[in-house]
Amino acid sequence: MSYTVGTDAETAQPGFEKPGEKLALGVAARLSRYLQVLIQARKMGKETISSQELADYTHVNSTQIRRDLSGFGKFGKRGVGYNVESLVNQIRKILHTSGQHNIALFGAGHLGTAIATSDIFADHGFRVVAMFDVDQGKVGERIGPLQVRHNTELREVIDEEDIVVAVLAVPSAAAQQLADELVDAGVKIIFNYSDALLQVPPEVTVHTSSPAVDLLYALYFYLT
Amino acid sequence: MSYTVGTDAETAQPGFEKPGEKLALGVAARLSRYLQVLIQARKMGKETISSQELADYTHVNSTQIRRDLSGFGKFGKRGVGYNVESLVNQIRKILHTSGQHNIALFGAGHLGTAIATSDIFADHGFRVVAMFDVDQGKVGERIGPLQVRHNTELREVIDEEDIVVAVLAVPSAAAQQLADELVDAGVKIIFNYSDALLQVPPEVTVHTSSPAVDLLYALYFYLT
DNA sequence: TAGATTGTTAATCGATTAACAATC
DNA sequence: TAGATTGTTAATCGATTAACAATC
Repeated sequence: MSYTVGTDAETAQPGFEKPGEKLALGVAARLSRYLQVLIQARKMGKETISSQELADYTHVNSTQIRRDLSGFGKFGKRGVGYNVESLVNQIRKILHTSGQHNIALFGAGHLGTAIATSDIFADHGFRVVAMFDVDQGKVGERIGPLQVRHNTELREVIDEEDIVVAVLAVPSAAAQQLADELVDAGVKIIFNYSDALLQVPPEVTVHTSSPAVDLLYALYFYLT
Repeated sequence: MSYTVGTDAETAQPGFEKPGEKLALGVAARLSRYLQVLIQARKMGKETISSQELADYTHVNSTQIRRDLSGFGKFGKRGVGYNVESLVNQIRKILHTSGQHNIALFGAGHLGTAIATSDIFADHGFRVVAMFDVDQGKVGERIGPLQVRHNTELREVIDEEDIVVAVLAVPSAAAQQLADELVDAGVKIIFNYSDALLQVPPEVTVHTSSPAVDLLYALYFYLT
């Protein structure tokens, strides 16, 4: 849909990615999944991992994994596998996500609280720096390391903390209006936990979490 | 990875799916996503929807959508689009998920409570019929329409209610042991909200929810 | 009719897989 | 050496896209 601006947009050599060139959608998605497994494997004290083990956890074919990785360099050791720690760093470099990213969380209900007190985002370099709610009864409350603020402060915080990502754990009915305010405040990525179909301008990406979709899919292959 | 047992496993005619034949992985995944948007569109009172509108919400190319659907019949009306209600039913038929499916939910913390009180599963024909926790302080508590039971009752409930799907909203440290018990009790699909890497036999499917992976992916395309 | 949108074709590109030499 | 696993090739299959006739 969108292309690299300027430099180096000629056809890429097959099987070899030029630095500075945008990855294919599929490759980027798969690398993100490898990263998740690697980070968890590292947590468990694993030092090396084979393409086959990665395949078992990600449901991606092991040849595909080796192929994806070998496009960027020879990261593995034959007969041994990949060093977990170094592969984490390599993939982070490829995905340009080595740094920390600040995110804002909306909704201090059960879901918002669950997100704020878990480390699912922190493990991947995302830091929840602010939490908002519209309920004055919740504003000021401390949840994990954060103090709940009122939505009216959102623009200020987004500017100050340089926030690009917003996570929405609010009721469906409130989601579109909040999305409009966020777009207006300069947020570029909205992670939507409600089931609302959000309308946003083309430069903003909405990702809607749909556990039921994943379940339907898994169930289909169980039923057939 | 697995194939249809018995009947009708010859090569499929391109662009035409024989009933009783297993869908390609990609088609099944995409149909599930169309379904989610359709169900939400129906909720909003929309009667027809075009392939272009579906494309905007699912990020799947509109030609691809028309192609996917036309493989099963002529569901649309030229110049008008697809009837939302009838397309929901058609896709449900194709995915064999027209009926109700019972699921069991584990963990009565913030996340478990959020899931139990939301309708994200109910809208798609999944009914949470039981909720479990290991904390005796929570057992007996009423959450939404459910009363929390102790994990020791899981086998009994799974047998009685014919449960194939378990949703895990428990701490990572507890996930593997619980997964083992569930596999033993006959559960076939485990939806894992913890970040643990679960080991299960090949006949069981684990789906691990990874919001951070989705964020990393979205962020990559924002950063480049 | 005029406008919109489906259904379908054809051409291209990326994903998948088996196989195996290279090498740790 | 023997065993394991990577890196890479080649062949096949499915996804993507543009284009457009059919038709509501």
